[in-house]
Amino acid sequence: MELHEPELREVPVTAVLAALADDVRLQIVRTLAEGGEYACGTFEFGVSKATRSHHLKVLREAGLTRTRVAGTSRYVRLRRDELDRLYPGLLDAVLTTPATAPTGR
Amino acid sequence: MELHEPELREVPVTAVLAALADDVRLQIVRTLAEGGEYACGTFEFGVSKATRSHHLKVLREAGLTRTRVAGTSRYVRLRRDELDRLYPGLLDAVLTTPATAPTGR
DNA sequence: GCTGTTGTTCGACGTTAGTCGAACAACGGT
DNA sequence: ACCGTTGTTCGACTAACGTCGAACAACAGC
Repeated sequence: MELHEPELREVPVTAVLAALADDVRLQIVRTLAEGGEYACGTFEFGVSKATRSHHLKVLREAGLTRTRVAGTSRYVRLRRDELDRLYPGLLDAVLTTPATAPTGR
Repeated sequence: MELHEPELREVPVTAVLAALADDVRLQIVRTLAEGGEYACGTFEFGVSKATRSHHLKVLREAGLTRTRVAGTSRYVRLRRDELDRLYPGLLDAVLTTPATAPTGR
């Protein structure tokens, strides 16, 4: 099974931004930003596993994450270094923001 | 006519990112980033004026722009200082990227 | 070989977003 | 007063997105 993981510079900025412009995905990214690898099942943000799988796919195809297959599990990690190199400040800017949307919206 | 211009910190990050995650709006922001004010009509990016008006509204309501009414015209400018203060590196990261999407997509 | 676990894929559904033309509103000139 | 200019608003349409349950695939353990 070929994990489709594009080069970050091949991905349109708008796709990167769109990938980050979702609450569930942002929570995933926040978790990943703590460092290390996480199995997909780790992310329990009140969505079904189908939805979770979908979001992880969006992140992966936007060049934000790297996935390692091991047995029946898949371990995901943030491509932080590449991200910081190509878009310095982007991740930090997004991550240093209140976890929940400021206004309840 | 009340221009609805929210405080930047009242706007969810996801809304800011979503506002930037569109080609037309990104082109507008790129233009605005050159500094100064621009009348709405300045932005000719191959969309109708209805669509242009829509995009400017999205940018304004995401807290990205400030609009000054003068006669029949409206002058738009980037809220760069506030943006840089709340999301340091965000704008730079987004703007220092090739104008057109890397892959033709 | 079953069975359970872990994820992905496949419709399907409702919602939102981008787009347009047409109608409207506000202002400036003459 | 009448135009023309400049923008906004109003449906309407289509495409894309987030969501889910159900079916499927791959592996691990017994």
